[in-house]
Amino acid sequence: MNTPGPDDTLCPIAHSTGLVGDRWSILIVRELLMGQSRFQDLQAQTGATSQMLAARLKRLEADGLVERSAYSQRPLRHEYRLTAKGRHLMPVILALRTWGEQWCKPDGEGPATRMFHRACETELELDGQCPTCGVLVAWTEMRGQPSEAWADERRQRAADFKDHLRAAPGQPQD
Amino acid sequence: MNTPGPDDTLCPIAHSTGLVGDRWSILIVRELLMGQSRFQDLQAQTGATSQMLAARLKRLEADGLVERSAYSQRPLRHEYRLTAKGRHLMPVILALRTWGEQWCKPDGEGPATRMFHRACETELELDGQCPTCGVLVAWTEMRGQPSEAWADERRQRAADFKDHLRAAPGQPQD
DNA sequence: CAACTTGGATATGAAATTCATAGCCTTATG
DNA sequence: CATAAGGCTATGAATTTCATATCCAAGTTG
Repeated sequence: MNTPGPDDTLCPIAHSTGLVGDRWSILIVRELLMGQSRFQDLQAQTGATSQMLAARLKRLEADGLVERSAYSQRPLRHEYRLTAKGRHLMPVILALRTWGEQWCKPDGEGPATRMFHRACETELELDGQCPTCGVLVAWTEMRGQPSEAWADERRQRAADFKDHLRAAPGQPQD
Repeated sequence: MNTPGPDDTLCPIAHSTGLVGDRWSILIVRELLMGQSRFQDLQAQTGATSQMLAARLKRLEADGLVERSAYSQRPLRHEYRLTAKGRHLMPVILALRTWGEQWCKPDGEGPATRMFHRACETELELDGQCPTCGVLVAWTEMRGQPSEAWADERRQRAADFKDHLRAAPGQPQD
């Protein structure tokens, strides 16, 4: 009776949130945009459980945001990549980044990713202004560079996840 | 063990999604940005159940996105408004709008909300470009105008919700 | 002044989602 | 043949969300 639902409405925001209106989907898209493509890497960096990840990837694929392709035929392994539709979520991710940096960080500890204007290689303001050019830069004209600290954190996460895997499957301990 | 969690990370996107990484929060923020402020209006336009709405408003208030104030002392009634922190989610909402319009709409039926450049009153492209000025316009320089169809849909939703209320509380029928 | 309405919620139990943990399958490797 | 890597699926418990009903205080009606 309720739930106007993502489809019975003209509102584009309701449509969008119907597809990516949950924490996991957003984090998965973030990872794919950062260039990760393998199941385990996505799992390690998002912190999703394997079934959450599998379910979300399936839904993202069904919704046309993600494409699955085999990167190895012999043991048949797949990788996940964003489609054009998926890549165009970049502005959403960037907006969440800006807001998170401005309003959710404990103090001024510098952005996790520094963004640069491709045209002049100037580092951009959080809001996308280029101090050199004095314009708001489109996302297609930006280049991102993770800070050392953020890269370290991600490496750490990857390592922890490998350990976590090593601990679980076989025998719990002994 | 898993869940890097919104707080144990430098990633601003994880922080953001920790606060507004769910469908209802986003739709509620959308409504507040559109100027709605009363519980029932929020409920009617988002389609959330009253407890979802109450819970989310409470959380949004605790997180500093929303402020509650009494608009009537006598029967003590409250209204909800975005704080500066909440208002600055506009770019996220606009990005979701753009993406929804470009990738989720059935066909070209015109945007639900038309956006204009305050400076020149030109209608903006979906991506925020101003055809007249040739620049990407910042959200603070925009003005939105709901289409007639979208306004109608919202009026309809409000009316349906009133009916729905009238039907439920007393006796189902007879 | 009893009955009803309005705005803003809370209570309850059922249904759906998510979680932690464990296991499966295929191929390669020792 | 035992083990490992990579990518999932199964299971049952814990948590969240839902639909529906109810509550409460203050006006309004009659």
